[in-house]
Amino acid sequence: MKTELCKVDEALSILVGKWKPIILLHLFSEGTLRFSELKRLMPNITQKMLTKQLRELEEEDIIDRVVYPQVPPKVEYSISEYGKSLETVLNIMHEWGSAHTKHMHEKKNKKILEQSH
Amino acid sequence: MKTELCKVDEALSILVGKWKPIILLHLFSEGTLRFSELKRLMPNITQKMLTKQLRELEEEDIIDRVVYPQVPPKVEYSISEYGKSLETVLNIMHEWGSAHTKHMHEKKNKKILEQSH
DNA sequence: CCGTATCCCGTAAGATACTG
DNA sequence: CAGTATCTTACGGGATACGG
Repeated sequence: MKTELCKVDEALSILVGKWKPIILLHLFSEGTLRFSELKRLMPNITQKMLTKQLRELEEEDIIDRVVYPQVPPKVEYSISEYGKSLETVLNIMHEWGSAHTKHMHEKKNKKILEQSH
Repeated sequence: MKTELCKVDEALSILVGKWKPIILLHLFSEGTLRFSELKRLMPNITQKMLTKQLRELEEEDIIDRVVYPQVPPKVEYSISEYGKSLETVLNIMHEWGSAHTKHMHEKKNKKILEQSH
């Protein structure tokens, strides 16, 4: 990995966005979900944001979007074949994130312990 | 990886910041660098931003900061022992990022080719 | 049901100047 | 040399209302 050609930012740019990791996680675990189902799984997201994040993931070929031409509308989202290559990355990040949470928690406790003397 | 306990965001929060990946990359490849050396390696970063990003990485225990009490001042930065656990994550992200750049590039070419017919 | 269109706000990040 | 301090700008994200 040479500093002149750092592609970490490229991966980051796909993943950043307040709701993207959780959206991907839901799609990885559920397979296929309708817009309304995703919305229900994330009560705090607004329709605008959900639409935006999904469009951006679609733009990067990570997810597939299938529109059923009917009334009322039905739109299904799923991880694309190519998008599945992201699973390893997400897993590694999740594992490191978990370990880091633990690390910082222990550090905090140690500090409190020291102060009690 | 359960959706209720997504820690991907935790890892992301450490890495986001316009200059953090490149700073880490330099420190991983060079070992130890002074503030001014880092600045020289990243001509476009302002002193304020460099300081801020370094402080945030230090706060998360990723890097060590050593101040030599002398005039003129000398401050050295390096990846902490704990911070080395990030290398795997960065490598995976870098590899996926490279592959993704290639993927999107090929997709673009394919599109242009189709339009020429 | 699955979106857009507006308006608004907080914060990341840049420019610039100053200091022990 | 290695930082602060101050001011300004850009943009992600939220609230709300409307539309096919």
